[in-house]
Amino acid sequence: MITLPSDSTLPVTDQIVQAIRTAIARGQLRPGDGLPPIRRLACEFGVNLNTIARAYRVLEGSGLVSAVPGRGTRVESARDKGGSASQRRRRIVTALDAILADAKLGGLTRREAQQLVSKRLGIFWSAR
Amino acid sequence: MITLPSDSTLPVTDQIVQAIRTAIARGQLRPGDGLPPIRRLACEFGVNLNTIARAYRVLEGSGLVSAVPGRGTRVESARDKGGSASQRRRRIVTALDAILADAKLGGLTRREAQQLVSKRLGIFWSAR
DNA sequence: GACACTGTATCATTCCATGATACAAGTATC
DNA sequence: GATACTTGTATCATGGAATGATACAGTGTC
Repeated sequence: MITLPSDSTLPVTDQIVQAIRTAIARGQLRPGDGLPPIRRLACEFGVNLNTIARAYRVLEGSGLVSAVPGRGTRVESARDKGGSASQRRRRIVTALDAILADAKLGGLTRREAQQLVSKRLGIFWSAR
Repeated sequence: MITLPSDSTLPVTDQIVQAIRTAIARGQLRPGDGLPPIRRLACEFGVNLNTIARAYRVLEGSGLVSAVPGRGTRVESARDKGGSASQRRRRIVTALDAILADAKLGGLTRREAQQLVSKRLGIFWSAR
């Protein structure tokens, strides 16, 4: 269900947050769905349970999931309640520019970049 | 010329690398152009000169710039020589998915996301 | 050669990500 | 309802990475 990019340099906590955010945005995890217990994920990924717990708490801070001891953690919403719209937009633009720079410096043509982007766009805003 | 996103959580070194990569990809810095001396940038950004030096060395590792003591650092190429094409593609897809997830969870519609992306795309692959 | 500029190298320090461990809250089973 | 088991939470320790302080080395100008 949840997998991490094998070669990422990001902190594991952030990778987990990111993976779950992506799954929710894609509709692979929907409101009401339960997330795996922190100990199970910790074992699967070979990290400490705190690392998973922290990731879950970050997600909780955005209002995406809610956790309750004894019951577990489940998806609460598919809307991020953290930060203002303008903050989010700045963040998106900065990150997007970094990617496009990477693509351009890697020799991708405009058409190739466009195709790549619209393919991923279709995955997130598909009809499913 | 070079500015950093004020609210980024990334290590400063990475932010500087990113800012310069973006400037090169956009054509704001072209092969032959000189980069500011590390001490000047360090002062501007309020960080240690080592931080800038490290950023420059990362860029040098990608073949984007070349530094020589006494003379300075200048843009060498607009092609990143680091990593394989497949590695780069995986990296791009992962980062792109993170952004699109962010956008979707933020409530952007497909059309809004498309418009935002094509606007930035135009900046990098414009006619200039 | 003296000086003012450039990047480089080395070591210290600070901070953050992760881990070890104990705690608390809910659920089930008897 | 007592016990055991599951869940998330809190606290402190630790290792490593990011940054800083300082000294060094190469290049140019006079």
